[in-house]
Amino acid sequence: MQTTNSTEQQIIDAARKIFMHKGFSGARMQDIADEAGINKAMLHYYYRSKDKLFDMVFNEAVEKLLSRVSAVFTADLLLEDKIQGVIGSYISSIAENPYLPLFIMNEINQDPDRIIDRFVNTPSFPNIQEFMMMLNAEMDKGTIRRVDPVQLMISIVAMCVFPFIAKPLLKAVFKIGDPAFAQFIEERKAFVSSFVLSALRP
Amino acid sequence: MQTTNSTEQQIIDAARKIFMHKGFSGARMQDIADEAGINKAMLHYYYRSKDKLFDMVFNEAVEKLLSRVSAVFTADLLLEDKIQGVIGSYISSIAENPYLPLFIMNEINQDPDRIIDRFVNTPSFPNIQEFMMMLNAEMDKGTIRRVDPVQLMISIVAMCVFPFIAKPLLKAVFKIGDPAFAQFIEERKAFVSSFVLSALRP
DNA sequence: TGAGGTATTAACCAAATGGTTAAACGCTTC
DNA sequence: GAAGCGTTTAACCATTTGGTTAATACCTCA
Repeated sequence: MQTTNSTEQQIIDAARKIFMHKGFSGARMQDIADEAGINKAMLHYYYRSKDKLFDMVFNEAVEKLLSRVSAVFTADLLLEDKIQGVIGSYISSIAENPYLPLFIMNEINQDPDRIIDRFVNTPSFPNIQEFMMMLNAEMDKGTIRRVDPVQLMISIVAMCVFPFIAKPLLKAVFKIGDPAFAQFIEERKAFVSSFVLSALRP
Repeated sequence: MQTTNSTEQQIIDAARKIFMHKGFSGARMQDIADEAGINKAMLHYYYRSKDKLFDMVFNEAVEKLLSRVSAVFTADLLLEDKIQGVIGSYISSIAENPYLPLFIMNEINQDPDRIIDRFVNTPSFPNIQEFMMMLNAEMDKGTIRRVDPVQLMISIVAMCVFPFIAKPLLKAVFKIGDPAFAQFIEERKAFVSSFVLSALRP
């Protein structure tokens, strides 16, 4: 059924946009209806409540974010190439959904317990073990400096994600506009890769 | 007047707590009144509206955050000692106000324009120039590797701040509790310092 | 064509929420 | 002790907001 799918999809798209920008409590059902160009009652016709609609958007977002974090941690090539490639594609993929990280962080903080169940069952849960074992192997071989793998992983994600979370702040502090920021992000791929690899030199 | 000051202060403290945890739209005036242990009408007696009360809390928070970011960027010692000392104290000071960064990021994203005016007039606006010149001087001397100073600064802040923004996520992903997280933060001071300095080796 | 189901809407409702008001309380001062 | 003042409260108000309902438009299929 075309019409049904279309309307359902329009609602999800609108809900994603509004929830991402305003958060759960800041989002109004009327805003979502307007954004989707439909009547407010339709939201309740397809998705029973604001909570249900939010869950739909939120789960999708978590899934997306986790699969991206997974990509960073999953490694089966040479460390150097892997880090380089993975950081680049990670930054690129967030650039396509710049509001995703802040949205997730924020909503998780609102209600930390809600997320935990979700995580255990998520298929794309990051494979941390594999990446840590790879790091340990390289450290044993002496090809990279010995560091705490967890601290390292979090640092990599931090350097990739933070610019998007802090975008308006950074634009103000460094007095740059949107084009310059986009260029900054593009350059950041190479910077983070080389920064991390430099830090790992024995 | 003791009572006045006390009540006023109670309100501010309560408002800070509620706004920080729930954000502007998620916070209820009744919540703040309850937290302060007073009648809701008192909030309007001392501060005219929710917006006014929020501004009070928000400005204070911005001031606090900026002065801390400033501390990172202000440098007048040897680079190595400076970086080490500053990262440590920066992480410590955020640890005392772990909700501050996410709160600021989030509210700025809600209404980016509001912050810009605020920034220009803030006395504790970070002295970026000084730090950048210092970095450039060291690069010219060849004591550190040549990197983009802006990318570097943002990376340092990212590594310090991100763990607090992502705390519930990290706790879930790495399956750690509050004590382990506190230890992680404590260890992070040394890690980030040594990571940055290692990355800057020529 | 029209019966039957689905999609859509306008109007409505109850609860929550920011904000107001008028009365009461308590303290100081004469 | 009561006049005068700032403080505090309970009750109230108007608007917003999530959610419902009953009627209507639309679409398919016999």
